[in-house]
Amino acid sequence: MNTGITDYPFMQTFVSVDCVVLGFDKNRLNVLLVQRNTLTPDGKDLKLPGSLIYQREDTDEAAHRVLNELTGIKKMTLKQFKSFTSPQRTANPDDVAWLEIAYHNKIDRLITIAYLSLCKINRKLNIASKYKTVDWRPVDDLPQMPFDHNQIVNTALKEIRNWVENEPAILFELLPTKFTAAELRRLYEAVYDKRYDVRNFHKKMAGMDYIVPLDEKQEGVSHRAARFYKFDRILYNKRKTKI
Amino acid sequence: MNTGITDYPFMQTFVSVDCVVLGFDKNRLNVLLVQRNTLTPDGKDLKLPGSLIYQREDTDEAAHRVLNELTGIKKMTLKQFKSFTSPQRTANPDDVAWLEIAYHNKIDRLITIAYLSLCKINRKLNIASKYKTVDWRPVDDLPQMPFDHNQIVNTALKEIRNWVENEPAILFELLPTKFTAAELRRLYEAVYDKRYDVRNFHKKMAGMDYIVPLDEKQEGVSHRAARFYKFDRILYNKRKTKI
DNA sequence: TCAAAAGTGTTCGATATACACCCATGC
DNA sequence: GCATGGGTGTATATCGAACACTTTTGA
Repeated sequence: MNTGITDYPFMQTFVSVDCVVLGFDKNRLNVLLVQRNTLTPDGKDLKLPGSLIYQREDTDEAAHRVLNELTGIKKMTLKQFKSFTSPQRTANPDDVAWLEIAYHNKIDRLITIAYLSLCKINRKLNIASKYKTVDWRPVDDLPQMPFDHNQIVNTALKEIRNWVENEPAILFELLPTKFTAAELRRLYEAVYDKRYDVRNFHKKMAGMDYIVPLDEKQEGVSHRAARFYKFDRILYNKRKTKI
Repeated sequence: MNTGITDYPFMQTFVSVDCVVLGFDKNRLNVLLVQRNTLTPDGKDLKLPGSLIYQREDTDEAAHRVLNELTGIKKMTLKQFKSFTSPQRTANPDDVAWLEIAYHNKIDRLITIAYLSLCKINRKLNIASKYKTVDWRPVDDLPQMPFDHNQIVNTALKEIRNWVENEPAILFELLPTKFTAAELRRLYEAVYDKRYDVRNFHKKMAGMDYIVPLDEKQEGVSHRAARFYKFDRILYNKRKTKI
């Protein structure tokens, strides 16, 4: 029996998680990108937050850990959606150099399990010092990122639709506690990249008992004030068990 | 920089693929299980076909390789659907002992990327000698399997529904080239675990232009002979681009 | 002639789509 | 008073669900 990694065709690899955290800002989905704390020649070092996994954690735990370091939030909703395993993903020597500095290991093969998570875009983030900056960037205007992170984001944007189909409640993690019908509609439009008729959308909302209208309205807007709604998780869960 | 795996909390792991190959037999979905060629004390060593990944292949390639060794078929349709990463999945010492014999490596952490694939159940399989036996087993009567293979199959059975929604064509990989309406209906019933009304199902089929009725009928059956249909991929693709 | 499975239409309710005007507010 | 976005109803098409009897064939 050998314990090496070179003299047998089977190999050990490093395994990471990368998190696509989406937020919603008026019209567009945004994604949380971090800047590496280690120096690189150019400033173009925005990437998805992520980490190699620890010995005693599974990838769900690793993703929670990454998200907690990123936002300070303890239990974020998340979902594993795809693994990215091409040997080519470490084809860029700059990426490998950064990895080896960041993790003090020689790394020639790295696969990643990608996670999708959601966060209210105005939420104050409690950022661990390992990141130089953390910024929301609109998904339709992303910088070029290392590894296959651009591809990971694109896959995530398809995945969120499936997620919403199975669990519409997740959308409300992207909206303020009190939101208007227009905000919810624009969120649907951003997620599905599709326009929705205003009247039909109101009707659809009326059919969702778990979206409850409040008496409160917008203030200080230079047009007719919109009604606020809130998401009622108890009603939502009741409904789910019925179906 | 170190190259070891013990003195840093980040670790290298072994990565495998495991394949859930589904087949359909009159009424039920079945899954292809293999028997390990290495000896174990009891005969209970049926498991999902799988393999550690090679150095220069991604997991899609590894899954194709496993499937080819299993069936002799070169290009099987497959889909990555979930990774299983719990450190507990190697909690059973028997499983680890088998792994280390099979792969001549000390293995304490093993994650797997699970794939779903489909095969006509009557297809003659060209089985590589690495497997002692390869058998179809109905999914509602599976033996206890090593690692988390039972859980992987259960997850696969949920996943196939999503797959069918996005790509109905895959269902026809489970049926003979010529099939009857009842066969297709029973396949839907097996996949969705739900009964379908016969008349409504015929109407639904009539709406799928890519299912074309043939003049041929069953022969030698002791009841009214059923019409055969076939799946027309060209019509199917035309339809897809229209939507 | 019997058993066994094939085949066939209509009605109903729910859901999605298309579409145009008045309302409230701040400036 | 005007610009801005909020809010509302009806008609139509589409889709899924419920439901019962006749046909064909071999034994």
